[in-house]
Amino acid sequence: MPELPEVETTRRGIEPHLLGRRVAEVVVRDGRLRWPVPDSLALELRGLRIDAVQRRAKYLLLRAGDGTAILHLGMSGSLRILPAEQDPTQHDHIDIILDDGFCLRFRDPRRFGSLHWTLANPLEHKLLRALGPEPLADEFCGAWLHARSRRRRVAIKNFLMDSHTVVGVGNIYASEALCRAGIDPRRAAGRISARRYDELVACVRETLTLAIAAGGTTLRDFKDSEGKPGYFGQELLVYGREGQPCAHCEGHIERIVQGARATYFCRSCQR
DNA sequence: ATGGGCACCTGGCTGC
DNA sequence: TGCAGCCAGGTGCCCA
Repeated sequence: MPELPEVETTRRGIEPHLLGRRVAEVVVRDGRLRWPVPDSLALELRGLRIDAVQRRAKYLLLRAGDGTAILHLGMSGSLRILPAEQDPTQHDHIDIILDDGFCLRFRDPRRFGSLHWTLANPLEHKLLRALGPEPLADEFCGAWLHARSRRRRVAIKNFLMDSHTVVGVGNIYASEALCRAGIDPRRAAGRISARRYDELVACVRETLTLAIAAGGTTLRDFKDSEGKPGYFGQELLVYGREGQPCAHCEGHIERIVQGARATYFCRSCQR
């Protein structure tokens, strides 16, 4: 479910409910996530005031006391703000109960998500320290992509989804950004010009910015923190549109597989 | 270092 | 209606 726009939509949704609140209790019903949730997390978090709700890549960072909870939604995770007494449903694995009677409820059917606690700088955490630039930050630019891609034979779509290259560009938005940029997703990253990388950066930013403004993409079951769907799905140019006519030319959209993931593109206008 | 493939897990949809 | 098979938005890790 969540790519960067969905995670940012979630962050913006939960932030006003969490800032300044104290954690009354943490209930871990099922800590078997991608990595086991440590028993100590509930004890560490209890009583602390939440001072910031930040995002780095697709990780959400809840700053509390001297530490930080590092949360990832995986493929199917979601967060909602609910009255603490509301009965949990299947896959509602963790509640962070606040001092105002509400709770932050983490649901994740596939359990690919994760929750860590650290007292150190979270940006130096093993999971975060090697990540590339944020796609909406200035460090992410054509020159960066061009320099990093020299001699690389990997397909541009896989290069773009590599978190060392840039974070937050997942399977949907990689296809979308390459379509907007008119670049064939199979093209070797090392054989794309600096000028085309400038265009690609603009298209990545445009795609993500529009998706965030629309509240993310709902394909199957994405819901924001209030339980509402995102509306970017209606604006997807190629993703999930196999066989449909291309919006830019007379061609039609194809589905191929790259690195075991579906890629959608138009052969005639992406070169 | 690079690139490719797999695993983790559950649910929804399709087609027989 | 039942069920097998396929697919899914992430990403760390293992292997050649």
